[in-house]
Amino acid sequence: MDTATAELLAEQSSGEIRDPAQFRSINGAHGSSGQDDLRSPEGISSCIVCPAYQLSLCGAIREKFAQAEWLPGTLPVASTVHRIPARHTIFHHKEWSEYVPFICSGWASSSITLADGRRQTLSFLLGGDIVSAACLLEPMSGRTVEAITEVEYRKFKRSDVKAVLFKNVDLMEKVSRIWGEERIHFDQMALDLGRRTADERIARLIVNIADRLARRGMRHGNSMEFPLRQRHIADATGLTPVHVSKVVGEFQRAGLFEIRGRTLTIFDDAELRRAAEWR
Amino acid sequence: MDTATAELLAEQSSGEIRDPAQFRSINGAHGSSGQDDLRSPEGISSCIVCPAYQLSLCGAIREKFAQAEWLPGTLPVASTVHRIPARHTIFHHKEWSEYVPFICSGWASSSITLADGRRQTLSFLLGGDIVSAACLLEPMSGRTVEAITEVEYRKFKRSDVKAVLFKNVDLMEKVSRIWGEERIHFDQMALDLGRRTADERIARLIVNIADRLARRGMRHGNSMEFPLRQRHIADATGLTPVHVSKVVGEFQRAGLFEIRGRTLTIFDDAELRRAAEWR
DNA sequence: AACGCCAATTGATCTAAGTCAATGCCGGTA
DNA sequence: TACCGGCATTGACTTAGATCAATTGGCGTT
Repeated sequence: MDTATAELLAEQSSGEIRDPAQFRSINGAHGSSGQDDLRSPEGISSCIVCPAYQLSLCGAIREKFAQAEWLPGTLPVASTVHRIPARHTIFHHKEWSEYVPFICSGWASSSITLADGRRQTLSFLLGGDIVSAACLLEPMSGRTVEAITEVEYRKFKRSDVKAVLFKNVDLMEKVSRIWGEERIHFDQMALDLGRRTADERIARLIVNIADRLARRGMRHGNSMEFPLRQRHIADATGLTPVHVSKVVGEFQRAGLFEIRGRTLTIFDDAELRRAAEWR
Repeated sequence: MDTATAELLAEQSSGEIRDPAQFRSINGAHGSSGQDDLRSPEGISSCIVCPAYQLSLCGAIREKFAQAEWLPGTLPVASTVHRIPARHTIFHHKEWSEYVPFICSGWASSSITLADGRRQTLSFLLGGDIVSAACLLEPMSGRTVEAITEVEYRKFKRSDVKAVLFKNVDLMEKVSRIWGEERIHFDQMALDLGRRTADERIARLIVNIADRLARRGMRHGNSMEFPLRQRHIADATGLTPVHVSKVVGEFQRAGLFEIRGRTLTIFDDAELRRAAEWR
């Protein structure tokens, strides 16, 4: 075990969560080489696993980086996969102003928090996701991105991303599509938080996640990975953990699904979707 | 009075609100003329009044339309100012897929509604506003834009807007800035709806609107136009009108502000902002 | 195996906001 | 001037969800 990992584990088991200045890279910045490493074993390793490589911008942008004669340094930075342990914060404030993270694998959450601790989670991020289409072009502050499980991510320099997007209309089209979906998602979230009952919100959260996992081929029959603790659900739905517990308990007793350990199994998909739409 | 107006008024007084297929144009589609009418009296008339002409995209895009050799018809469409009476819906579903509205003057709201009538207002639109930066590039459905007061707006063909934006990086930069602000606004809204008390939400709504009006020079000392009925506030804050009434009443009795008719007067700005931040 | 630490569960209250209903108010119309 | 229809106000009561607190359960550590 290398020292950096040891430190992280020590930090983790101490129970205190803070921004780790250290993160460990899978294939560290290997400098120079004008060659893209898309085809090198390390470079592609996690992309093979990345269930969203096709839908994601990540690959497309990296290909453009590779094709064009580009600023030195751009490619190595984009090629490096960073790894951050569960429960740690991804990205410092300073990095946010210059870099954009792309999630490669794992589960993360993006939230904002009030001084008194009230917190609202805005979205859960899975492999292939970006925090927001907006932050590709504009630095976003005041947002916290936390790793729920161990997370792999790349970071791209925003100025380079912008240059690529402005030069490639097709990519920009893709971004606007993502942007539109994001907007729809947010409209729905406002409706959820403002007007839907606790039962609806929770059912909808589960359905949404199940669908996203399905789209990525990460759903195996009725079962799927589900590392969210009840406080994650509470933060996303604007409820308290104890109320989440009560509602989830009822759903489970009604035979809609079961959360056991870190896996979710859906038994009655139709009824769950009905609960998600109404009452 | 022309027949279209008569019809609209009849509809209005009937109390029933539906999409009026008719809208009356200030300077109807005057066809042909390859000349921009930016400087013609009708064309500019409402822009002189438009308090957000500088900040808005509307003028910038119309200038580009005027400069470039463009699709015939683009300019006249963009030059026409449509007028819609209070309480009517702006835009039909079909139009949404092809056109984008730019608000010139008046107050409008953008909302989504559930089949059972639960409704969430996503934003209030003032002169110079667009419904969402996203809908410049992607058609947005499921959204309702309603005129609260009489509203003047232009409509631009989305395909033309996209072409202009993709050709002019500076405009695209402007769009991304608007987009970033929109994102911040939405994050805050989620936090409001998910985690803030009724008092906070209402105080914040008032502060936000006061600030937006101030930025447009539409605030006269402590007083400003405020055409929102309590159900507008309720729909935006996720509350019921009666609870809005109670909270607003308390705020008024506490001497923070007063809503009388269609004007809002702020007496204790500092205290109001304190209420907006906390409790 | 025993311990300790969280996270989840459950039940007993509490409270912010919703619902219902009666009344008052104001602006538009006859 | 009187009437009318929304809208706002106010009070009585209900309820969804929060808060508090005690208990249980799981899991990693010693």
